[in-house]
Amino acid sequence: MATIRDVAKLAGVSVATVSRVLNQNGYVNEETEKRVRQAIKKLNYKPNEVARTLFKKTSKTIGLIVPDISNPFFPELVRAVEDVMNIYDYTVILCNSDEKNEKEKEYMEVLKQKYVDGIILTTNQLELDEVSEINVPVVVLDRPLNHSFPSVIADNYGGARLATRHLYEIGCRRIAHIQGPSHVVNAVERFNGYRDEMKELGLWDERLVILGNYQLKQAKEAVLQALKEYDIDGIFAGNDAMAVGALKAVQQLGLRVPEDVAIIGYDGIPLTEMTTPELSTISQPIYEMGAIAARILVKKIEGKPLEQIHYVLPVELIERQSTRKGERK
Amino acid sequence: MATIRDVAKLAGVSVATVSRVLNQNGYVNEETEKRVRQAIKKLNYKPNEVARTLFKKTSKTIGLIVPDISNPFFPELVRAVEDVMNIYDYTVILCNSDEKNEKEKEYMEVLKQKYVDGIILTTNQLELDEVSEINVPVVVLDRPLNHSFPSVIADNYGGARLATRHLYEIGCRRIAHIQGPSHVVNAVERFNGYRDEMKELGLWDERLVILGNYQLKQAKEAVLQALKEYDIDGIFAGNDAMAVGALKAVQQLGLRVPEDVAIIGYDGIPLTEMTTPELSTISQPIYEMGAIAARILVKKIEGKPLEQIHYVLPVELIERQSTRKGERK
DNA sequence: CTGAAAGCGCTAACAC
DNA sequence: GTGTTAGCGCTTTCAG
Repeated sequence: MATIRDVAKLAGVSVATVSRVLNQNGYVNEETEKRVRQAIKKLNYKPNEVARTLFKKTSKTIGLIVPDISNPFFPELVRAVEDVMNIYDYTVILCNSDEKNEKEKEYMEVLKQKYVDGIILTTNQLELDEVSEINVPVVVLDRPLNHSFPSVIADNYGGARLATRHLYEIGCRRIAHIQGPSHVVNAVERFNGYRDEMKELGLWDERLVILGNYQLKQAKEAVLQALKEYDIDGIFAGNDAMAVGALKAVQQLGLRVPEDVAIIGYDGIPLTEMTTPELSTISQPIYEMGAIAARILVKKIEGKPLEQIHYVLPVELIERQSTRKGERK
Repeated sequence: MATIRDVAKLAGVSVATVSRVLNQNGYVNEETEKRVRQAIKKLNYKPNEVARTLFKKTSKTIGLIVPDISNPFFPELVRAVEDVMNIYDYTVILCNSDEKNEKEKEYMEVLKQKYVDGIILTTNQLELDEVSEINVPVVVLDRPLNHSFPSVIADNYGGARLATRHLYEIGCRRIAHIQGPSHVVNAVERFNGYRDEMKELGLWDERLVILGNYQLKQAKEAVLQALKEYDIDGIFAGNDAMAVGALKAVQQLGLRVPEDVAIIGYDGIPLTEMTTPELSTISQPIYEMGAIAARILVKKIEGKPLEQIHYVLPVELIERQSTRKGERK
């Protein structure tokens, strides 16, 4: 690998001059510049980013901490972040935290030691004492975190009300909710939306709340159980995987979807189009969330002002067969 | 952020000594060491990885280039790589190439400039002239590439024969194949396996080959078309997404799976358990592939010898409802 | 056992 | 316009 000194030598100039043409800063004679460029080309010289980083304290790299990339909600989010960062010549270090505060902390530390320019974080908690130590731009993604950090989330509460209301409107009255893990903030917000809507509709009954832990299998088992114990004609699942679990449970008991039990999921991942019947869902603008978070981070890194700190993106009801009105009795 | 000089000053020793205790290299007085450790703790000193990298030319970072993380085959692979690299204290830069040679090249360049210690690559082609320029350990993953690089792939050819034979054994005789993109090596290998098996069974008919481009929707349309034109009683899809497409097409035409048409996919992604009926598939050991690739890379980085250069992992037939023998007429 | 000094490859004053 | 120099924070000879 050629260094800047090699280039300087070949071009017969000082390294400073080479640096100047490289960074287009300062004046340099046209002729000289030409010679330098030739030397660069001839040696196929590429500046050493590490040396540059050491000096400038900026690495053109960001950290992206997600709970688990193999959870089907995250790949699209990650892809969006990578796409946008790539435009701005940033590279993305991917970290899986498994929702564990400890792993998050460790990664944050490692990322800081690598001089990352910023971090995009999908987390539920961030202990306050740590926060103060963070001197790297941070953007919080997907999870509402009441901090001063910029954040990009979708309207979980509103989406949940929308889903619940939709089931009501197609005629459901005994509407169950499969709730995600209570330590995940947006699972709680979705529950809150469901509860408030149900109360407003005068349908609230806490026995209709089922725990599914965001997992297909757990949701399936829980729904199997619940269907035997209670009369249920609609299910709002806290995420799409659990909606599939519900679908399987309902079908296993020989009931029809949506005729006997209507089902709606949450997230809008591609999976919902692959089931039979296809699942209605509350679709989050996943790609957009990631893209906006990335753009905000770039602005923060570049020290530009943000027009907005907290983004709450709207969600959208996607009606598919699992809640098709005409198909209900 | 404290530097090593701060620590040295506080402990009343030279930076060399601090470096020695940090890297446990060279001898240092027990007392002195204690003082140094105290100073480190007091200042909460963490060595600057960038400076270290500049000197040692090793960054404890690797690059992972995949076609597209939002393709459901890759998240698990990526997760496996990250998990293993994390054990060895490496960090992973994720790159999406969209199967484009140009993007791959660019990323390789950027990664090298960042002094990554190695690269894991999922690609079909690698032009020879580039290869020679690469002076970073590389491991090729998921795609057979006839190069000297170590590689980890699954037995695509064998898996395809297995799938085809399975359909035959449950009674199918007009077995169609939905083929993936012809520029993706393992799609071609799967086709080859299908063709050879069909020929051996004396069932080969090139009109039974359908193009699906690895996409659900394209596969669905193509199957819809094919089912109208030809007599087909079994479908072997080149990946799971296309199997779902086939399933949808068959169901849309009012045919039953597996009674009228049996379907088997390829890959074994979680999705296959979510459809109704659940899809049979050839399951690849995805996580293991990623994990092995990562371990190999670490060995190469550490300069240790590899017991094996080219890994071809076995695949497994997963029989589910979509090819359930008892359910066929 | 420990310190001084050089240098990884680059950039940014500061002179000329 | 261009070169000289110091230094980013660390590690490693080389002396002592």
